[in-house]
Amino acid sequence: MADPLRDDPAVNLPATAYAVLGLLSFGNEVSGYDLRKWAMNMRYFYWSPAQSQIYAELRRLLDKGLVAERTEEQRGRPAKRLYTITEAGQATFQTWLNHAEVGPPQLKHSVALRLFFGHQTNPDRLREVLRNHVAWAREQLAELAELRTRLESDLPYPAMVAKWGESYFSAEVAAAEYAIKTLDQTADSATF
Amino acid sequence: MADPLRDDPAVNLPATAYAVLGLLSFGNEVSGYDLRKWAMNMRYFYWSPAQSQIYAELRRLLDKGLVAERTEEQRGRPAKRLYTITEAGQATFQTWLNHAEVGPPQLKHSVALRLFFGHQTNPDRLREVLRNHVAWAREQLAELAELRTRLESDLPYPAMVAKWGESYFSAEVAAAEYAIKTLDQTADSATF
DNA sequence: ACTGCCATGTAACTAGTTACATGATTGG
DNA sequence: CCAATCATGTAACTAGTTACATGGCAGT
Repeated sequence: MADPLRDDPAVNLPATAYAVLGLLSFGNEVSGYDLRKWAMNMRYFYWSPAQSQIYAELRRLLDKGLVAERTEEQRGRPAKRLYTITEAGQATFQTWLNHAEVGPPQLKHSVALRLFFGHQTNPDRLREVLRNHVAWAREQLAELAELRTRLESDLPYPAMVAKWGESYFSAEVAAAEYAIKTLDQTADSATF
Repeated sequence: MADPLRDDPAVNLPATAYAVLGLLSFGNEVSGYDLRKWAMNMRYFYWSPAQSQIYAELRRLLDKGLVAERTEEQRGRPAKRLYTITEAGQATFQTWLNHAEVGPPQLKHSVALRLFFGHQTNPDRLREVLRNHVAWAREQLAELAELRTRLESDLPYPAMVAKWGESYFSAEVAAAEYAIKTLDQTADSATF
């Protein structure tokens, strides 16, 4: 078979598992709760899994010996479970990074989907949707720029990804604005 | 509740169902097989569901009376099932288009994910991944440009989305190339 | 002769979501 | 005093995937 990794049960984990493993690969001992917040920093280019999913992945990784768990009792709240990556976990993660096939990015663009089916609605609704999208993309852009400056000193690779994200959201703004303009023009020509 | 549509069982369908309904809203009578090919044209901005999923959605939509089925017997192969959208289907689809909340686009960018965890691999591997991504994005760009010229006469909205896609892939090329450059520079500075 | 297209379908599985439950602590 | 944060967990569900099965027909 073209991809032997796919059949290796030690390596063939879901994407979320690798994301979790990757976050742990920075070397910190973190809880599921911490991880969820970390994962939120990745939402710009990788959707954030549900909280319950993160806990589920941690259990799976623990099962496979890719992470180690240490429990810390607390008063008045559930015991904190702190995770660190194991040697095996590091190895698995690196194997994946270095050798696993890299699929194309997957996009589920609900705004573009609406535009695609524009013939079933009216230009005003489309403009509204597009304007909202522009506003949202600008927000993301600002957040990312801020995030990047914080990352730049310590975390060069995440900073590079933040930069990438800025490029992406700029393109979103431009594309949506262009679509609005096109919409306006066709409306104009219709009045003649 | 803020979103009454969410609780309306006639309207709260999965995204794939709306995509299928939307494709049918162009008015053609098509088979599941045809639909799959149509859906592939949307892959640039909306991931293509598995074939089995499309058939499943069609059954669901039939159940709800949003599409009508006509069977055409064939020799030597399974009977062809042809679907058309019903009045109820049109209404449901338009309600969704006009009133359902539009979520943010969801991205699962496996290339950016690799770059994010760059500290666990080596620049050469990253460069390889990035170069592949650039090549792939250029291909998509060419395909989309070609697709758009075909759409422009008859299908203005899909053509607009194709244009959007071109903007997206251009940004991908630029971002990935910029990342490569950054990688090169840090490598240079490391030799000092 | 072989590849790819046509055309559907099912079974088994996995990934992922939503919603709920608990309850102290901290900050405005 | 209220909201947000900390911190986990479970149950029920849905969406979606992979892999397989069938088999004729058209084109190179």
